[in-house]
Amino acid sequence: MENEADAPSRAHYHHGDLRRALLDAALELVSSKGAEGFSLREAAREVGVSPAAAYRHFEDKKALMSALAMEGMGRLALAMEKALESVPGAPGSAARATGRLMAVGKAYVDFAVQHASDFQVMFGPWCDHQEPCDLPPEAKPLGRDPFRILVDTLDELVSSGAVTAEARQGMEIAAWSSVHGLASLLVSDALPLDAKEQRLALDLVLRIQLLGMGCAPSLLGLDGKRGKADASRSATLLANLFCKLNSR
Amino acid sequence: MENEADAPSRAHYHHGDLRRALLDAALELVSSKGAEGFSLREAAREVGVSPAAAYRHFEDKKALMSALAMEGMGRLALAMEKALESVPGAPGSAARATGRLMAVGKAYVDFAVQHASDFQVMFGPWCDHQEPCDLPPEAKPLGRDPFRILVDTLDELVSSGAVTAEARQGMEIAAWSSVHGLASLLVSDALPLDAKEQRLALDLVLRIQLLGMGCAPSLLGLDGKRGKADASRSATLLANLFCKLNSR
DNA sequence: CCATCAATGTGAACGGCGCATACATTGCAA
DNA sequence: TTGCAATGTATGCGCCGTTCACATTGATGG
Repeated sequence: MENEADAPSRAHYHHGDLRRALLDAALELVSSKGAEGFSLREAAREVGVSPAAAYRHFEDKKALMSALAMEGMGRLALAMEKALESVPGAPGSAARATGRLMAVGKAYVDFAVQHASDFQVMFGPWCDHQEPCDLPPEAKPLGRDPFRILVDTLDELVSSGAVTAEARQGMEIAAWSSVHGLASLLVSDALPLDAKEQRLALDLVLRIQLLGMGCAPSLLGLDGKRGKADASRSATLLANLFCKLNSR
Repeated sequence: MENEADAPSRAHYHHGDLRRALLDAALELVSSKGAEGFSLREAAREVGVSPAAAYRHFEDKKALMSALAMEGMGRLALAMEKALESVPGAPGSAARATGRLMAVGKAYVDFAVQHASDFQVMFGPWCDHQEPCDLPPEAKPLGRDPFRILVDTLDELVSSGAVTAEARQGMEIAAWSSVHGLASLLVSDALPLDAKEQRLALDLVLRIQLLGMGCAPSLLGLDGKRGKADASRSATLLANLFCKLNSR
């Protein structure tokens, strides 16, 4: 169904790259039917191979899920790198550095929401976070995993002068927690926000983070009229939340 | 194995409260073997009843998990209420209000770490977060779910004067995200911290949060010598993290 | 050029699972 | 007492993960 002439073998036995095909099928199945409902047999069926064949390439189901999770981490890293690239501003400027932190945060949350099942696999009881993640080819040359990207982006805040080196200490944990928490709550539907509300919530979370790091409010557009506008948008967000909370 | 004389029936048929017994067995099994490995049949076996009997009390496995999740939410609410009670300070004072926010945050993270599997069930693909949660008897009179407790605790910050009403807007989302994010990362072992590091990380996250809300640094013990001590502790935390990051 | 062999896929089987259906037992209420 | 709704049992279906013996293949070396 995939390769008929280019693979070394032409018909049945000796699939070109069964491992890859299984991972692709698994990705699609997990995306469409959720992580819980995924079955190794169904992935094998999809690829057109017997269930036992999968065991020539993965020790067990958990190993397949783990490989899937590592590739997910790689795709997340790529999404973050791409988001970083497209941030405007003078290199080395404080405005650009804060913009880049906002961008990686947005990329993280967007990835979680758009690939919710992948995200659950990546942070579920499968993935072993001690192993290196599996970067896609486009992200290979840079060789940064998501956490490394966050660390580097925080360092830029210091070198650009947006925050002091002292205030930066430990911020990988605080920033990661905030953004990961928002992403998790959205994915688990504990915080049922629509796309617009998600954007506002992320803005809020990241601004709190930067303010807490001692970043100048003027860098975040929080003085004058912009500040007032933000406050009223937050109020709208809150009103919606309370409505949902009380209606249950 | 549980009731032999006090239940209305004495021997086999008509278990006293099978629903309760199944939920208790499920809680224990999920705690000991993880949420993924849990099976309805095993819970029935544990209680000493046929597998099909469970379907007289739960529509399907998902319904049982959902009930378990709701009870977990109730236990979390109780833990937060208890943590709130034991915070000292003059009622209405800003110091007490900030202490109470720190306390609920600590209770949240501690619950997640100590009942990791429950926590996964509560925020996994089971629990329907639109339904009211199932409070244990001790928490019934107050009738507050975890989110409500957070909202009320944030309101205390305003009424005590620790933060302005304007700065408070939307903070339920930001505060919940931070704390939930830290809890999730710890539970999924993406952030492998020991107990002491967890405490420091939580302090950091909550302080950032309060600072971002415009809370006076003096309220958080961040001026003078205390500030320096915190900075050096954070540095230790960071050094450990980088060690772990680089060793892989 | 062909024998050999490691790699890779197949088929059948095992026990466990979620769930449905038909049936048995019980307590209660008319 | 009798009938009935509630509650538990027995059995069976199809799917699952996993294993093991066996089949097929492409590459290697005599």
